[in-house]
Amino acid sequence: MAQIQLTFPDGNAKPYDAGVTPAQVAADISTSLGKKAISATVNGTHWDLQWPIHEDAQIALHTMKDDAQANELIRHDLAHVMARAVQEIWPDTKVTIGPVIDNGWYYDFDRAEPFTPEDLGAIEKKMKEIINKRDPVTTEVWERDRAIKFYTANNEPYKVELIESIPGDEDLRMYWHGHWQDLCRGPHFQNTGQIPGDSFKLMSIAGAYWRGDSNRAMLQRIYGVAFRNKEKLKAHLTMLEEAAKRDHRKLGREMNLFHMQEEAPGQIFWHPNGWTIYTELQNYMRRKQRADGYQEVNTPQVVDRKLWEASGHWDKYQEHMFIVEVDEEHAREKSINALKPMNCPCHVQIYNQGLKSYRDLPMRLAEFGSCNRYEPSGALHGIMRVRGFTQDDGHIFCTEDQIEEECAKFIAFLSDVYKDLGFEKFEIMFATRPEKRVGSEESWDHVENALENAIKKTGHAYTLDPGEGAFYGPKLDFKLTDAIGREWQCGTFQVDPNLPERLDATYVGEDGVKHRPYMLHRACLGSFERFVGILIESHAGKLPFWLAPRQVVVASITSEADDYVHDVVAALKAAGVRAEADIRNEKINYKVREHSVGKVPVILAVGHREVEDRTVTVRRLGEKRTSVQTLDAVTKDLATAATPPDLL
RNA sequence: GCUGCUGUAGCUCAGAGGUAGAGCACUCCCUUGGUAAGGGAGAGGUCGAGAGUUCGAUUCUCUCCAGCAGCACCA
Repeated sequence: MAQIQLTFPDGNAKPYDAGVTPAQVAADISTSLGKKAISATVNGTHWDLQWPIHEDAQIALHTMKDDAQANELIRHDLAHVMARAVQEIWPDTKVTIGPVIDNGWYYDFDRAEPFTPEDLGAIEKKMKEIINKRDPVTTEVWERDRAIKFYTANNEPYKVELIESIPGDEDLRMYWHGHWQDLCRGPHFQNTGQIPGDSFKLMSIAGAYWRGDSNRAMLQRIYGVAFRNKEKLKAHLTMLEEAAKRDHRKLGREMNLFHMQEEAPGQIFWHPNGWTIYTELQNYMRRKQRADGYQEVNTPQVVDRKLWEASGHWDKYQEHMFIVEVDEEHAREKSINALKPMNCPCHVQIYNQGLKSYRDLPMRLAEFGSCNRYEPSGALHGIMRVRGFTQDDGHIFCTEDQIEEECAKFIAFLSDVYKDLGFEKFEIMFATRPEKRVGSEESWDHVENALENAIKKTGHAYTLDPGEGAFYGPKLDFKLTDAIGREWQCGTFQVDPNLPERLDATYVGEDGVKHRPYMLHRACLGSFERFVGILIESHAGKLPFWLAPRQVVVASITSEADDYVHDVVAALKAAGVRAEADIRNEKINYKVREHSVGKVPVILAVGHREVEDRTVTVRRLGEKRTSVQTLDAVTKDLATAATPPDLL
């Protein structure tokens, strides 16, 4: 028999018979490893213990201690076990696919009756029974015809379709978990008993389109989470609870920031507290942009369809625009308008007023552009995805040579802003031409190169995101990481050769001839609405002092201090601090609790002692310790804290 | 938009074919209390909207609206 050479991670190599399996290799190394091994990595591929190795290879054996591999096997096997459990309980259910995802897995089923939350308990119970049977897991490679016949006979049309979409020359792998089988790439455990039976949980049921296509059947998806042990499962569930506590919709209500109601779905009623955050943020951005060479503009809300037809939006996005028909009594024809869903066509109108020279470029226009989009009802989510929002929008008209410098300038600007707002970490995605696009291939080659060179020159790391560009041009997307590690795509920088063409924007070059400028669409926060939501969730409502809507509450301990409370509030207000008095007939305990729940960063308590000494007792949110300061000192401190970072 | 679930007081939620309840919040009274809920009393609801079944519907059925989870979408 032919011999092959297997090389281990420590560099040692050993000869084996060709066709040896990792299970045999593990047993050869030691009896205990033979028992503990769960899978292997062979030449970089996660490898089932049963799969034979036919040629020289790098091999590493895995045990349950290897988090990544253990989780993959646990989750993947549980997907199979769950599908088996579902088919055992409801035999007429058809199976489709069930991949591993972050923290768990899902499996999509086709079944006439909807699953109910109570069913999840029954499925979980059945899964535990299956795990306890310790059924062997076996695998075979099948030819596609055999597999198609098999699934046709078993009335599993989705599997047949799946196989038909797999390239013809590939063999298909089948797996059995006991008597139950599934088409599957693997790898898997050796028997179902290896799955930890006490550290998974079925989480939810939801609809999902077959093959992600909204024109096709809606399947029922069951989600589960699974970990190596109970402690990790518990930690995950606790994390979910923590995330739920930060939900901006809940905090928005508790902190009296905003509300939404049926009459205006997807639009926000900002309360004084919420609007304070919003305007602080907007004022900050206004100062930053002005300092960075932008000229602020403002453009109409309701614009005739002619402009949207010219820009191409009418064709492409009509369904998502709010249409306004004006039917005047004496009008010859009624005019049809749309609420602007974006600002760029209007900015081109400003650019187009008067001849532009190359000397005018780059021209940077910025607008806090209030836009309306008729988002699908299912997409709406609190203040994060809404139908009425304001972008920190900006458009830079420039020559091709200027793209590089503008890109670098924008990235520097964005880093600076994110840092000020408390987000140190962000990631850059370079999104290239999508399937549905306008413009020639040459033009795309050209512009993609220009943008990639620009980003390379800045020295920032970036990730390629193929096919995710805008229909008119490539873009950079900026994802920031929040306090609990979640990523949010906020900033964007897009190169657009298309719109200047469509709306006939030109400049006169050095050569005295008209040229087409490039247009760079860019935003830093994205939308103010969404960004305020991100700030709320990232800080769990405890916003940095300068952004906190209620910065200081001055609370009386006895009503004899009421006059002094008002003096303190007046002094703070005069120093630019948002301060309010609480002289209600309540105990200090009660007031401290209420304002702590309301996330007020500083409570100043005053009683007899403070009145006498012209001092205050300072209590900061989240700290039990208090300190006594003079009124002058505390006013000075808090005035500094209230100053936005760019003005310090 | 699609699938499923939900909609009862400002908030969180209970409830039943005979037109409603709790806690917190709110108002008033007592209490002047030293850092996360002092005590008492009171007020507050067309049970998301419309239609149907019924002697009678907030409860059952249907339609619509809105919200939630996921999918699809996101210029």
